[in-house]
Amino acid sequence: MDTRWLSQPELAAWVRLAAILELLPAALDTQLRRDAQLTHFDYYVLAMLSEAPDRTLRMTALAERTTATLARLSHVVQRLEARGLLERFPCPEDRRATNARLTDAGRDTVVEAAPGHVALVRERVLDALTPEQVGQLATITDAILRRLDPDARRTAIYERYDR
Amino acid sequence: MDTRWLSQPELAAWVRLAAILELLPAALDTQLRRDAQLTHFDYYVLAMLSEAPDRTLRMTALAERTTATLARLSHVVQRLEARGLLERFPCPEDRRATNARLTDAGRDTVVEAAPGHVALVRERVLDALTPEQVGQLATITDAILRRLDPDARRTAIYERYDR
DNA sequence: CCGTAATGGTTGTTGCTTCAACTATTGCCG
DNA sequence: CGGCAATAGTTGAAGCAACAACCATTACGG
Repeated sequence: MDTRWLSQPELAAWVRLAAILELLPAALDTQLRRDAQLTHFDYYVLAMLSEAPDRTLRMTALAERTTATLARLSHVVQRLEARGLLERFPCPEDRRATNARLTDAGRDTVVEAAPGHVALVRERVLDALTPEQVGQLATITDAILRRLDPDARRTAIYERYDR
Repeated sequence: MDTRWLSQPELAAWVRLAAILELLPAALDTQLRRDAQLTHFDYYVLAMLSEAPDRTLRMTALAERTTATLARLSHVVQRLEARGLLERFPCPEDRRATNARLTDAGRDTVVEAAPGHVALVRERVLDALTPEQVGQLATITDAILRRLDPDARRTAIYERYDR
């Protein structure tokens, strides 16, 4: 099987995307860690809970929304619980299941962290683009996600944010 | 300071980009780890060396090209050296400096790993896009990188891959 | 219903990244 | 040319993620 190497325009796009893959998560983590002692993933977990009814979700549902394995989520939730940002309790309906609920302290943390996080996303990403480019980016990332996550586990809950 | 929250189109783009940030590196790592026992970062280090004159670079230069800290690179290079994929030797011109050179075994590893890696990049990213979208992606990622990495450390060597 | 498979979740280990501390050169400035 | 700062790199400890093994509960097929 002979390889189709990348054309010059493809390489130009890929090299830059790969660089962003390396730099952007680091930038997000640095800001949130500095301002809220939270990783980007921690923040995402808390944010998903804060938008859920009764600020509560089952571990499996939370794992889907954050595209994490249950093992990873379990460790993260354990740490967040130790810090009092959320609490776990057995699910009444299914005794195998565990629910995670955001505490008031967790809610405060998200509310305080959000403005700085959004500001960084603007500063490093969205404000660098024209409105037209923002639309193009949504279309392009949507196409890539179909390949990357065919079941759209992560973006499922965002279907309301249609393009 | 009151926050400018994201508009609906901005949110649509950001949610998808954030999902890609989570999923794409994992996909790249999984493939390379399975097929070549290499992380994406390992691969990148070897690839940068393979393109350098005499397959040799100073640690600092290698760190710039891979956007890594020297500490991270030092650990990674140590492991790759233990596996015989590269070798370190003191730089003759500056006795503070260390050079890293790709061994023949390292060269073979890159050559064997490249096709599978490129195939995945095509399958999950580039082949999902029209040629026009590939161009848009290059433009957009270029604009973001200017904010993220003003000195263009990582993409500097790729200036020849102009848009 | 009984046994087995599937689901839901946790925990321990290993590997990689980050951070801080440290050593060894080299460059520079008075 | 002596001293101090900057450069180049390494190392060890601490934290987070991935993987595999594990336990408990529920669903299902005969």
